[in-house]
Amino acid sequence: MPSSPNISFVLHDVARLLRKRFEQRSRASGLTRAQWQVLAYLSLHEGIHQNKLADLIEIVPITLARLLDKMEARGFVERRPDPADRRAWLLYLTPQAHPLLEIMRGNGQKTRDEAFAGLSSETQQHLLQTLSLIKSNLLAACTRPAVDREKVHG
Amino acid sequence: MPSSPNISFVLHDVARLLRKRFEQRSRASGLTRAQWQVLAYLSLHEGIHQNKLADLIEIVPITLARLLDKMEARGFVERRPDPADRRAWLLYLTPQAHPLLEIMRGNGQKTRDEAFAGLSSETQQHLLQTLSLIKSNLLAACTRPAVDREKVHG
DNA sequence: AACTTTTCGTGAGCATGCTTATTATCATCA
DNA sequence: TGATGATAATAAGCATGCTCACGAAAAGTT
Repeated sequence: MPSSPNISFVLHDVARLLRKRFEQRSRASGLTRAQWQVLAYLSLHEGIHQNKLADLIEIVPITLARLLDKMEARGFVERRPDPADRRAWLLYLTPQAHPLLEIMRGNGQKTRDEAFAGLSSETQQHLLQTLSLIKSNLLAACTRPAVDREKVHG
Repeated sequence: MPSSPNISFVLHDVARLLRKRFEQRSRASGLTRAQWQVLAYLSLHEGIHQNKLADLIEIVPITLARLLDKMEARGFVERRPDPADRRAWLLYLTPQAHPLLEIMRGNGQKTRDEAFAGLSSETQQHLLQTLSLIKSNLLAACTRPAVDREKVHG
């Protein structure tokens, strides 16, 4: 399996390298990739609840809660009590976060430019379509039980 | 950035979902994805040093060392002293590991079948080529310094 | 109104990746 | 041979993902 150039393996490699390159660029600004991601989504949904934001980012709420702890301590986000629900917080960016967003978008663009150099726009379009189809295949698959019983028993 | 169907984001999603589906299948057998990966690579390179195996898997040696600790404790791999180098170990699978390899290969195949359902073999070929090109772009990029100074200062 | 169920946020603890530092050993070279 | 530098494995500690569990509050039901 590792010997043949398996699509799944190359896919993982590409995802990992994209992350790595993005982190190389972002290190100078002192935020991690996960924290950037929170800022990016939050900038589009200020006033959101933690659970909803976690859903958008597709991480579990506790993971987001701990990211927010750090980012709040560093003054990039703000948790305000929800007047309509005493269990919940409303999330906002602080003013200090905005310049970082610009830097982040630039880093993302530069990373993509490097990654997709030499690919025609048709190829990029086709890639996006193919990946989207695979994603929906997998989303459907993940809701089905993973029955391995035939294999395990014999 | 998160709002538009950005190729990078979809790519991450697909990689994550492939992992997730594979882990759903593998849970029954009690090994994690990372441990499966070690078994798979090791099965092709028995007698290898830890550093070399870590290179193949593309993880840092300490990460592999801790995976091996667990797998050795569970009786799936064996560390034998290298007679030629008292610092090093030679890694071997135990007999109990072999049936797991078969199950793992089956799980991988089933996961890929689900993921790539509805894709023609030309499309799959094309996808593999495109991803390989992106990977080599990124490998090259990662060796270059990530100069963000223009952006940061101006 | 009282009971049950659901939801929001979080604590505890594990897995796996990383960086940095340490120890033991090997390899090289003067 | 003896000093110096490289290399194998590991330790310590952080980041980020997860599951499971729990308390507080809201929402739904009877």
